[in-house]
Amino acid sequence: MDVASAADVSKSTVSLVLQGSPLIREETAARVRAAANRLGYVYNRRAADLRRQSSNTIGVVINDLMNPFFAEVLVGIERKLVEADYITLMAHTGEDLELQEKLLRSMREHHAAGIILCPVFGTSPWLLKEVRAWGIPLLVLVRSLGKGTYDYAGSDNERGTFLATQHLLAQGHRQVGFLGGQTGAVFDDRLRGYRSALKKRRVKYNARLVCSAKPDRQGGYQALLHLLDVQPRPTAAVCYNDIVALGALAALGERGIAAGQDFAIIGFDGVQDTAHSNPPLSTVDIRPGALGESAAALMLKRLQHPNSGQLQYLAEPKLLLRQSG
Amino acid sequence: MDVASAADVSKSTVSLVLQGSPLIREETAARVRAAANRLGYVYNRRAADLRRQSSNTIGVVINDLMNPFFAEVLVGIERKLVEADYITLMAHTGEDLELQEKLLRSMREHHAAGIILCPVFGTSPWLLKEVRAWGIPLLVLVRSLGKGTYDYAGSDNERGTFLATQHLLAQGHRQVGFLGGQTGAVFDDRLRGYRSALKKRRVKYNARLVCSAKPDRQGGYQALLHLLDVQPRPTAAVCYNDIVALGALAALGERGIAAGQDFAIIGFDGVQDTAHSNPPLSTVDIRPGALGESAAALMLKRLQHPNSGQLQYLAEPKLLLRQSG
DNA sequence: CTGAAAGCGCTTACAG
DNA sequence: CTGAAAGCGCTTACAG
Repeated sequence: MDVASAADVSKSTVSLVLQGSPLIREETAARVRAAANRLGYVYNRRAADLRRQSSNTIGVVINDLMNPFFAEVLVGIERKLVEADYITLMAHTGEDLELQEKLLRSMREHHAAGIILCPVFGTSPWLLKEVRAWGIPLLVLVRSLGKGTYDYAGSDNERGTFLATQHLLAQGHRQVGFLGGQTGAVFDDRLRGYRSALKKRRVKYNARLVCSAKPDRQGGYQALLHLLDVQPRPTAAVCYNDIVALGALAALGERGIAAGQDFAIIGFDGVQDTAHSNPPLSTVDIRPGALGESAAALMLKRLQHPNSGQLQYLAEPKLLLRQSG
Repeated sequence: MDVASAADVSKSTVSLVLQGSPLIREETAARVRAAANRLGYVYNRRAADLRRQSSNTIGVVINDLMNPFFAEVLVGIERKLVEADYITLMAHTGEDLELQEKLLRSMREHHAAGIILCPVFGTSPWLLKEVRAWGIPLLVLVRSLGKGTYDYAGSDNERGTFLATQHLLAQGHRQVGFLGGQTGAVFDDRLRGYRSALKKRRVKYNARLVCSAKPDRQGGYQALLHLLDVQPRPTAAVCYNDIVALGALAALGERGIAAGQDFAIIGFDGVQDTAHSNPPLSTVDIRPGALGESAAALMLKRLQHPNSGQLQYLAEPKLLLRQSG
């Protein structure tokens, strides 16, 4: 540390000054700070972290950033983390199981203080156990996996689709489809919400009305086309998520069907794009940005209290009605 | 290093084995590896980096992840980086100048080996100089700033809007608007392309036809509404980027104007969303994912050759015609 | 082919 | 109030 000799003190003193310790006389501190500035000293956080066995890096592993929902969640996480003087080690799995493992291991080597993970479809709960065995706090995002007791941030999926379906039913629709998604707890829960709304209104569940598809625009597009072939022809659909709904809107447009008038569509997530789609999309809003911030907040809390019980955030879904339904 | 004693060798030997050095006899190496496995040894990359003064972390600073263009670019960058065994330190500025400075400094403290930056509007070229003075390689993404000689990855903006405008003109449109964007080199270049296509066809440039607005869906929506008030009424518009175009589509829908038939719209970027918008959007495709990968590749190259001349990637724009124009 | 020693840039008891 | 020393987990000359 050149600063030490320049200020004519020991390394220890410099370190103490930089940490703002009150132990050092103000005069000395000032001299040190001046020297540090003059020499363009830059703090080496890695060395410090190594010595004190700490880290202010959080790993965030996302499966699909192409989905604006996750982009908004990520932004929320990152914002909160930066606020707390943490920094984000970000990685994208693209639904690739092997890659996910590699990425997780890499984050470990890099000494992430914690990991926020939205697991790839088909992730073994065993993997989560392993990560925790590493001794690094894990928060599962959105896609809950088995009934582990890990920290979790997501939304009340069943309630969300329940609200959407209920609304459609109240509008008088009787042939209501369910579009997109294919597997995983999120899908199961959202489908369950749909079914329970049906049941409550005593509308019979019809499996042909649920059109499974990849949870993206393309999937939504195709799913809606399928749905249109069902007889009697459905008049509404609730969607697995917003991008599926957006894809469905495209399909309706192509068929010359006016969304909102001739056919009602409701999405799920409350992604910003929905405010200015054609037409503006009704959706179940779970506030993706806030979800991200909450996830980060939970992780921060966990870091503070490594041994407290399971932490959880469940976004309360709100029906956001616009043109499409 | 417990592994050393467990395998009954010195730390040096362990280190060498882990690096796959051929110096160590296979028998010894095997013993060391076995011990490492047994003890669940995990390599401490930070310690290694500290010692050898290296880093395999790249900082990526993005201004607006809400724009799917940047999400796709980021995914491209990250993929390429991971492939090369680097890891991504990601940060989001949200167009906040102060935050951008803080983030950059933070990446420095964390010893990023390089920084890929899409600068906030209004960033002083001086900031870029400073980062380079830090001795950390900088690659500017998309938004070129002044005529510094920094490494750069972006697209040929002027040519892109030229192609789009030319196409619209060839279709017979004479009142062609330019929608969205408000400042910066990207805006200037794209507007210039528009103007030069006009000029080539000897169509008079009309300032009332360029409707500046924030480069997002909302901005596009409003810009199109403005454009519709111009007399004689325009019949087409080229947009600053895809999300502006998507917003414009929403406005057209609201007014009951059929995009592609009654009014032509062309976007810019080639974001995936455009394939399934309502209607599918014609756009100037600059392949965001490939752009991201190229940016990362350039950074990797720079790290290899710190002193080679300026590195640059300029995406070749391709007109991608779909329903909307 | 392997080990002992020094050192990366910090922090933190421990003395004084 | 300040300094000397040890140590975080590695790597890398340097010996042998």
